[in-house]
Amino acid sequence: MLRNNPGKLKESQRRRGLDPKIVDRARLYDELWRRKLSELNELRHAHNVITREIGRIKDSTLRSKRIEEAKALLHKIKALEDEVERYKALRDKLLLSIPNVVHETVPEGEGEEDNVPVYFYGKPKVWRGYLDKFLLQVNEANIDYEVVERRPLSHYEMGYTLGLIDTERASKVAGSRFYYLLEDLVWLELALILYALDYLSRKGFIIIEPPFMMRRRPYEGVTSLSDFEDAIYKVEDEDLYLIATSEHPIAAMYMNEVIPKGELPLRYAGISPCFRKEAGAHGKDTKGIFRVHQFNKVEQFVFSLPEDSWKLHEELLNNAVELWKGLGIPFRIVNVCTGDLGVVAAKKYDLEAWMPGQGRFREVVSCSNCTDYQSYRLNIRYAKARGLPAEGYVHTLNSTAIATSRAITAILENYQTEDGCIEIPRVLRKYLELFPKAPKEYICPKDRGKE
RNA sequence: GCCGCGGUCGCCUAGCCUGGUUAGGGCGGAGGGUUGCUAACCCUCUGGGGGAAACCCCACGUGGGUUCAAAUCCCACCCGCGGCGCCA
Repeated sequence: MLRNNPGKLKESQRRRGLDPKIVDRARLYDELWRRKLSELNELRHAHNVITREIGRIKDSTLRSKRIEEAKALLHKIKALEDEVERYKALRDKLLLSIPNVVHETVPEGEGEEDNVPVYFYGKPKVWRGYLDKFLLQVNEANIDYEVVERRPLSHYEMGYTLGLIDTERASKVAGSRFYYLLEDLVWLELALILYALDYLSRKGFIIIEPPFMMRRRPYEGVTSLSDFEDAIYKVEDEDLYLIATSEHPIAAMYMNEVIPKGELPLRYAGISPCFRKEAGAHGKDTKGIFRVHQFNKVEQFVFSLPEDSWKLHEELLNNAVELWKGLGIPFRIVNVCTGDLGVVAAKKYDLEAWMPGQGRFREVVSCSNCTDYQSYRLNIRYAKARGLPAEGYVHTLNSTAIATSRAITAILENYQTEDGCIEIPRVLRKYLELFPKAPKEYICPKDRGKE
């Protein structure tokens, strides 16, 4: 890309509001690196020739003369090696700092507020007090909604009323942004996980539980360094990091491998806890379980041929859409703009659920096509058949199916009944039937049974 | 955690003790030849990088070291297997 199509890289940099000159500098270092590498190879060749000769020489004076020659060459080689290494490092540092090339359908913009809504679903319940705020967010789109007079409780008020979320004791034990989830909400979480895995496995996804920790090297392949330092927990005294999502260990699974074309696309449905530092989010969503350091998530992940990835991107979005329609929660899809896209993705959709208690659409799903950004760094390629030379880098895609803490938040805010209970979405009920102590239709405060 | 053994070009394997022609062989795969067709057989290719090409360099788990020269000798680490210890 750097050599064949620098113009495209520059255009992408410009659209992201970054400096296109970085591309030129990278090209310069690449050129220098190549030139010096050729010189180095010539020197090494000369050295190899002498070295081979020494092995054959019997005469000791001639022999020691040759050894001196070889030694002299070694000094030059060492110096040149350092130079080559330096140029390569300079080039790679620049190259790795360049974010993924944005797709042409990504809107230009600076931040969250420039994301473009492309789809609405459901009939949001809007409290009169949030009506102006709501209308602003739907941006003149003609959508059906219902005005309610009573203010819906936020999910943390609801969790507190039900007595099924305990963030106070969690902060005593683990700090802020942790939680104890109890009883019916644990059942609800398990049902959500089973619902997502059931759906995806029927769609041909391979369900998978990955390692919850990984080494630094593979980790740097799947994410940008800035995300890495801000978001990821390290295990003390070990080269191990807690995963921020199962996307990461699944992507790294095929590191340094060549996948036969016939096996692609490979669809995985990962289930794992996710650990995130949430550094730099001070003051945001401090109450409840919307933004936390640890949650469980079912994730869609796909390795594909480059020519198929845009079609698969829509497929992943569609799966998320169907899952959330199934839950009966109103939402919108936004096409995430260049300023909010992140380094790894070429294009990203967010699915934002309507939260009646907050009067806002909030992100519950993020669906990205990372094209060859991860596969290049992880060296994951494809070939016609096993054993044949690789033809190129695969594309990787990922999308949330269901992140439990956010899905529970959405359910707590959207399914409130008049009498202070939570109705359980119908699609989840069959996953609760089996268990005598699991809630069936409603989750109610302990002192007010409803079933 | 300790002790022992091992890791070679997609897979299997030789080479390591005793440093020195080009890491040899088998399997699998791709292309071609022969053939009425298939099988068998024969030839070429089958790790990464630089180069328009000829060609050259790098690669024997990873990283260092010794040496003119390391798959081979030394050190550290990683992974696997076996034994001991510990343990949900």
